[in-house]
Amino acid sequence: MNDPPDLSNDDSAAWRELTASESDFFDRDTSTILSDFGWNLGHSSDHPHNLSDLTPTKPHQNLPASTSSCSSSVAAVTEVSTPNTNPSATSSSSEDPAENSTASAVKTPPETPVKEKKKAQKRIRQPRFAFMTKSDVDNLEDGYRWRKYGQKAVKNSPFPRSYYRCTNSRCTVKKRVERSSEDPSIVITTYEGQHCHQTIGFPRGGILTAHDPHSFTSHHHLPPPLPNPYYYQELLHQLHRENNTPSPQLPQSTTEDAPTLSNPSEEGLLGDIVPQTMRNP
DNA sequence: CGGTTTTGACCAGCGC
DNA sequence: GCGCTGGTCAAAACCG
Repeated sequence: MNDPPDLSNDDSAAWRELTASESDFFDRDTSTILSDFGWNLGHSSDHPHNLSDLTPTKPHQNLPASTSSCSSSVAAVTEVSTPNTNPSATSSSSEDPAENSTASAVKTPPETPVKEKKKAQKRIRQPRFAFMTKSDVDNLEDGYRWRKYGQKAVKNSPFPRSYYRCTNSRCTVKKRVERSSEDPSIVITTYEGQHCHQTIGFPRGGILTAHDPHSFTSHHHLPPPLPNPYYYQELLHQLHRENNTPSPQLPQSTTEDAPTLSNPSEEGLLGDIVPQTMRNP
């Protein structure tokens, strides 16, 4: 009963679509991809750089195999959203404050208009971007503040899936965090939507928060093996730079020849994803 | 006191 | 049509 990997649990259709279209998605410039998610890397480049090198054909494919060599590993997977039937509702549904107020009506049976409205909006599928990260920490810092709004037990997995939403009320980005049932040390983080604001800064990074300096500090108390706050941005940024350098070395191989790092915490994640050549230009 | 997390319930989509 | 599962809501609890 373990044929369906947890990623496909997520929603198999979507993931299948992802794998089918990811090549297209990755054909785009990584910066483009990231900007789709509101990740402003602050770089410009016309070098198309395919993450596909680092991305498994199927998100779950490298789960058991790649982890055999210890260290942390990350796989990135993106998904192009399914066509939105009502563009006007792109930022809608549960994110819209106004909608939130009416959301309570969902529990009140007699409200048909609201139901109709909800039905009309259906579920908006935004671009998704998944990371498989070998980490002890479930909630990896990515530069944004998240508020947990749900948790569900995942079929065929002993680990629950957590649902987070960007605390920026105007931001519709969500993320799901779950652990791989095959390898509990692997955290699968799926981002959905795009940020409409800058990343929050990190005290560690020396960048100030863009919109919520205070609350963030209360949120960044994390265990030692935490990745760089800008972990993902950093990762992709580095990958992007790597693209400009000869001898591309990507995680598929790095999982095997885990680079030796002086900084264990760095090795924790970046170390595995980003080859030394990338870290040391 | 304000923001976040927890948790049970509800709803929608999908497969059979 | 029915049941299953994922995704979301919202009240209560919790925390700094």
